Amino acid sequence: MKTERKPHLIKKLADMKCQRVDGPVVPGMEVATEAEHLLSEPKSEHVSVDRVLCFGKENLEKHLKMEDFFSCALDYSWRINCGGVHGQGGDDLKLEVLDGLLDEVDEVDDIQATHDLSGACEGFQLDIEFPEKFSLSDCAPHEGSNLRNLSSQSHTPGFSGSSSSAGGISESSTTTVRESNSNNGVLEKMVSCDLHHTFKSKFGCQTPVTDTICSTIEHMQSFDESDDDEKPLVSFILSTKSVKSSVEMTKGGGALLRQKRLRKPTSRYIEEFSRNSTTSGKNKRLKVGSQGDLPQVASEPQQQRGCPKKIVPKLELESDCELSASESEDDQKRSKRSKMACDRRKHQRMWTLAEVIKLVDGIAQFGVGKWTDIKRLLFASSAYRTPVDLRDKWRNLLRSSSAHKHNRRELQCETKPKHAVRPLPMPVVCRIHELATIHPYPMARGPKKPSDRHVPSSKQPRTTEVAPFHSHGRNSLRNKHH
DNA sequence: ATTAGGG
DNA sequence: CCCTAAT
Repeated sequence: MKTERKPHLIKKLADMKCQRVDGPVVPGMEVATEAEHLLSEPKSEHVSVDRVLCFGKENLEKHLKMEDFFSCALDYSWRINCGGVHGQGGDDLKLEVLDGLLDEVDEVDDIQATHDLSGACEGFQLDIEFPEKFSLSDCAPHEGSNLRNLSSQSHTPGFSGSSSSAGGISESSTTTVRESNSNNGVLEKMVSCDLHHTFKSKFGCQTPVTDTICSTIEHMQSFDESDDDEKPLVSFILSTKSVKSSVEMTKGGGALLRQKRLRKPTSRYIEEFSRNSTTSGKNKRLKVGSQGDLPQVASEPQQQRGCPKKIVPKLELESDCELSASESEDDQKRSKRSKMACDRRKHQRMWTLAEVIKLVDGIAQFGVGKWTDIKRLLFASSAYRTPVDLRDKWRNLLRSSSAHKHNRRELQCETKPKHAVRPLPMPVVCRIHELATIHPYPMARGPKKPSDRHVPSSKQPRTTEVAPFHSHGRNSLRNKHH
């Protein structure tokens, strides 16, 4: 993997550069000033900024501040794409959240389209000025359910998946970075140029870019697990997205005017969108995949969702998209690419505690087979989470809950240092258990084997609301003999 | 169109 | 999560 990554990057970068060659490269003074400003004053002073800057400093001393700045920006991008350079849970979590948020974009599509990107861009500038207010001013057609559960949903420590996979991912990420580091001579040069140019020509607000991202992430983190409060997040997404779109525009459109660049992206965006929906009208999820286009460079060489690691965030997906985006020159190629790579896999969204609870609630109300109902009533606000997802989640919950019961006292000794795979609060687990016993869930029964010895009376007690009978006799006679 | 089950 | 088979 390592070896593959490097060439990848270089190639991409080279591509980018090529496309950009024709354009005039005018390092404006304003830019320099702003960049300097940013550097000297880590306004958002979030870890991210700090680290990024530090990272750049190490190898860029000999370069101008400008280059520093852009390199940093790139690095930052990488961080986002690669799933975090740092192995700490915090960062991972952050990234996950970011991913999730980006994911959300698809839900906001209409809105965004309606409002036009120009609006979004302005909004994103505003964000910088009033980061604390989310400045929905421009791009928030949503009723203000602003900071609703912000705090009510205590940061869930992360779910079973996140904790265990954190290590793996961070590891690979680190590797990646190190490599890019060694190649800095080349990469940096190109990157600086390209980014520099891109930003320069695209935005009048280069500085804000980084800044925005930082603050955005910051906020995202705060929102973190909030589940149906996607609305407030929208604004950030929009702002971030607008940036991305614009950048991509630069690549593809090339000769577009500066002034209209803010709006033009829309067309391309729409194009992408429509193409997508046409191609995969059936799969709503896919929409996300092709839309999520990050201007940054990615390194992950595709991992396939079947990957053992539980967390296989959209890094890949984004990288794919990015790839296709950079090659936007040949439509053929691109469409093929996007079709091929971008198409499948929906982003992996972490299940929040709230969601789990809701799910359990729903199951309690409607019964175990009624995924669509549950989805409609309890997850209406979340476009992701298809009924199937709900079912899957339930399945997992069952498994984990049974594991809880089983491991409870037995395997405590084997708890490895980072084996905190159990963020599920007791009450929830209990409920799951109840439901599990109440509802006959065929598949879970097999491997679970709690029914072997003593489970005679568990079903009968509360069959009132759970509607134990389904049209499909799947439950009762589930013999798997194809 | 939904659901179950497997990967 | 994604895909396929069965309803």
